[in-house]
Parts: sequence; structure tokens; C-alpha cells
Amino acid sequence: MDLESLLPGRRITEINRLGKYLIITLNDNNYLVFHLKIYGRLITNNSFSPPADHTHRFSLSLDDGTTLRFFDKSNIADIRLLSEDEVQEISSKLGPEPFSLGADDFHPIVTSAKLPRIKDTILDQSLIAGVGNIYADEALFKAKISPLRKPAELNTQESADLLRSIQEVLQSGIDHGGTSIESYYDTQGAPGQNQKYLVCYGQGGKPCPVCKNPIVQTEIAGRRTHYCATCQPESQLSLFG
DNA sequence: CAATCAACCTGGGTGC
DNA sequence: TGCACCCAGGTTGATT
Repeated sequence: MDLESLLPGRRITEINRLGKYLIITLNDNNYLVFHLKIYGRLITNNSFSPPADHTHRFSLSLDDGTTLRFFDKSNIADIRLLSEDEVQEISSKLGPEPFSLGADDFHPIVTSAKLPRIKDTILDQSLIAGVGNIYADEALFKAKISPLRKPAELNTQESADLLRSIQEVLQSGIDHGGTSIESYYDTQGAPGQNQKYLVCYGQGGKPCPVCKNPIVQTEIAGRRTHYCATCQPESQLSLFG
């Protein structure tokens, strides 16, 4: 990749997030687009030394003396220099941002989804942008909805609860500086704290904080999945309401 | 057509 | 200790 040689002389005019994409707008109407995937890390703290397994992929020297460095442990993260049209194409494939949605908007999105389970549905970036695997499990737990439920069968109350839960778990992640289960770092090289606040994800076998039955760990659509089979019943009917 | 799977990469952990 | 295998917060295109 020779992005570094293409960039000198250009100016950063704006920085935005689009779903899970980070979009840096340049003054020539091009865009530096990052997708961190699982292990991508962007660091602006010049004195930060990442662990040895974080391979350096990219550096950009800014005129205030900052160096923007990009590391990726697995080399599957993306950095691309794109035109406005190409960014527009990415944007057009993304669903709405969860924080911009109301319950009335979210219910039809959920119930018209063609995916087999609600977990697949909220992970689908074309339906709702920005929800990843950890936050999907946390939100479904919080809303007391089984990840295995068929999306079309959620009633208005359930979809409203789910949207609110998605917003809450994402806000928690933001407030606590990210979830550092593996090795997430913010731009200063500091780990996030949100892993301390997870109540479901990664808790397989441990007692549910609500009912004390063990949290189930399984796999749904190839993604590690955790839920409480008691608090999040698969059947919509519950004798105990 | 819908749903799953392999591939993209690499390093770390685990179990034999 | 060595080695084969599995796993990872994601997305995409191929395959069943």
C-alpha cells in the first residue's frame, strides 16, 4: 500500500463516522476511509508503543507534529482513499444510525427483515448501522429477547425495547471508551473500560445477573453468541409474562 | 432464493 | 517442546 505517498500536501477538513466506517474528508474532495474490523487501531499519541503483535500498517504526519498511526494485528482492516462517489456508495448500503431512529421507524425495519433470527437482523449493517457482535448480545439480553427469535414475530413493544437497549449499550460503550476484551485502544493508546460493564457477552456458564441460571454460549450465523434462556425465552409465549 | 461458509490475515491459546 | 487446530468485536462473495 502506498497511500502514504499519495497524501502529503492534502488537508484534513472533516472527520466523521458512518456506521463502523471512519471517514476523513480531505480538501480535494477525496476521503480517507478506515474500517478497523476486529483488530485495527488508530493511534495519535506519538509516545504510545503498541504490543509487538500489532503490526504497523500506515503512518501519516500532520502539520501540528502529530503522527496518525494505524496498526492491525490481523491485517484484515481496510484503509482506502476514495472519491465522493465511492463514499456515497458505501453510505447507500448502510441502514440508519440507531441513535437517529425512533421506535416507529425501527419496528417495520425489524419485522420486514428476511433474516432467520433477530440477532442476524441487528447485525446486518444494511438494516441498522453500527451494531457489532458484543453489543448485539448485550442489547438482546437487556431487552429480554432471545437472539433466536424470528424478527417478523417481534411485537411493537419488543422492537421498541430492543431499539432502546441498542441505544443504551452503544451509549455505554461510548461513555466507557470502548470495549477492550481483546486489545482495543483509543487514539491515545488507552484501553476502554466497557468490558467491565458487560452483563451477558463473554459470560457463558456464569450465572445470569437477573435469574442466576447459567448464561448459554452458542453460535448463531457463525458468530459467538451469549444469552439467558430463561430471561430471553425462545418462545414468544410466556406464562409468567 | 435464503442461509451458511470460507476467505481475508495473523498471533495467541489449547490440547494432544 | 512441537504441532495441529481453533479462536477473534467484521465483511464479502461463493456455495449449498
